[in-house]
Amino acid sequence: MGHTQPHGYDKYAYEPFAVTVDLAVLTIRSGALHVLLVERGQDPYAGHWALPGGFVEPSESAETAARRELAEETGLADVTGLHLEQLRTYSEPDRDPRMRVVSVAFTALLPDAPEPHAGSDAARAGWLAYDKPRPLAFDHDRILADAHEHVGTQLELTCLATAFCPAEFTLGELQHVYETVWGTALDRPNFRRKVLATPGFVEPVPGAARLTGGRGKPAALYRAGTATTLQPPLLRPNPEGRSA
Amino acid sequence: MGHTQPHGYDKYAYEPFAVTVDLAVLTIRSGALHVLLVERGQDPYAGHWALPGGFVEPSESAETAARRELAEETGLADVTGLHLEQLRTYSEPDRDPRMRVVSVAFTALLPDAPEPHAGSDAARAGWLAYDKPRPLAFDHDRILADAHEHVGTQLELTCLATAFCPAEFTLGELQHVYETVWGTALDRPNFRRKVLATPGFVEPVPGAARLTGGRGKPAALYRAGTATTLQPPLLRPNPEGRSA
DNA sequence: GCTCTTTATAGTCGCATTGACTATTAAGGG
DNA sequence: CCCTTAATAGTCAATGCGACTATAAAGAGC
Repeated sequence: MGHTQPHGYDKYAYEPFAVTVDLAVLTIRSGALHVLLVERGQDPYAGHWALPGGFVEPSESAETAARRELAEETGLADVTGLHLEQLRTYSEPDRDPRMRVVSVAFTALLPDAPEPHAGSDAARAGWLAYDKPRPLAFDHDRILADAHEHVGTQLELTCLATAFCPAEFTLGELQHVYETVWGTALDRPNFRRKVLATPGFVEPVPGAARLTGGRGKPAALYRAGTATTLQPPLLRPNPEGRSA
Repeated sequence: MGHTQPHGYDKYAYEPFAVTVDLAVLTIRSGALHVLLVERGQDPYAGHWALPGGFVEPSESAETAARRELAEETGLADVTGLHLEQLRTYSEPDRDPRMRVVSVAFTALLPDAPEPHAGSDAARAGWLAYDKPRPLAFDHDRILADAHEHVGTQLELTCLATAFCPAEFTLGELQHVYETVWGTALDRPNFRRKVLATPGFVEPVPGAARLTGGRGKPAALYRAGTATTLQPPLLRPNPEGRSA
């Protein structure tokens, strides 16, 4: 990898780029937002935490590559309820010191958090608390911040919150998703009212109730409904800087 | 990593891609939504209309390339009030029959519509009514539809509508932006009330009024304010399929 | 047993937003 | 001088939602 000039490769009249995917995989563990990170085994940024990701292969779309990389690099294959969504593309010329890399970033939400095992390029892989592990390699701090903001906005507008929950969940657990991602407390009766008043957001599991860890009145169980958008939206209480 | 690459180009351990930008440039002309299109001069899709765009150069980010291509290919350089925003990236392996091309798509909104003049690759360039010119080349029909939906959603959530308007505009013109993009009629007094009740959306131009083409009571003029988000949002009356 | 704590669930009250209206004002056209 | 057209002002009821209070059902501790 010494030279910087292409030689004998004039099939294309354009400059070739490396195209990669980066994944901001979020979940809620022990009541806090966690992100899936891998420890880089080689330079640059050896020893730093980074978002999982890798090169897109010739026959793949970026979406396909994202699923493959997630499986390869962390062993999270065929996770039920994985919600994968394109975030945006990062293409600043100097974002990778080695070469020109354009990266398509994705957000992924997981209901539960099986412990990942490090794959090919990664020294380690694991769930880290969202606030902890900075700075990340490359521009991954920014990507992760963008992903967090995007998920926060999506919670306002869509039924995405169920993607953080297992197949059956209580309304308290659903509320905890909002509180964890937004970092604010919500009024429980009002949250209930809003969720139940939105057709297709959740549907009750007949006759089922769960003891929520022990204490307190057992909560009714719900499943994710068929609706995808929240109309009207469920706006977060603190209306400051949101996406454009 | 797969190595199907031809002749002596092993500088990279990955497959090189062409990276392009595609622009969905929208404006309102004669009261209807128009899109900036170029007629392709060469195969594939010679003679078809396509979104303007082109290859990202080695020293550019996709955003920079988008602005350059817009200027080069259509002569729309330094347009005042151009709002450029990344939409998403299209990376299906077969989206360009010639080769592997990953394209970062942008939406751009223009207040007025200077007539473009065709540039390098384009046989012609011009504003075409949004509904008319299908099918477009490549997967540009889908990109354009995604852009339209995205702009519609942004109108609900942000102050983006002013990007379609000249520096000074009437509330009737602003309302027309919403009606044109959404394809629905809005109640005029209610629209006024909502816009004026949102701090920073518009600010009045003191003592100015415009005869709106002649007939009717002269309308007060407004300028775009400093706010970027609409809180609470301005939801479109027909709540069906929206973005995820 | 009993109370205390915890959590879920039910319901109330008032304000703010919004949809559907009606009314008035100010221009141009015949 | 009345028409039409468009902007602006205002009314009224339904709904949504924030801030509450109240009740129900579980375990913990004694």
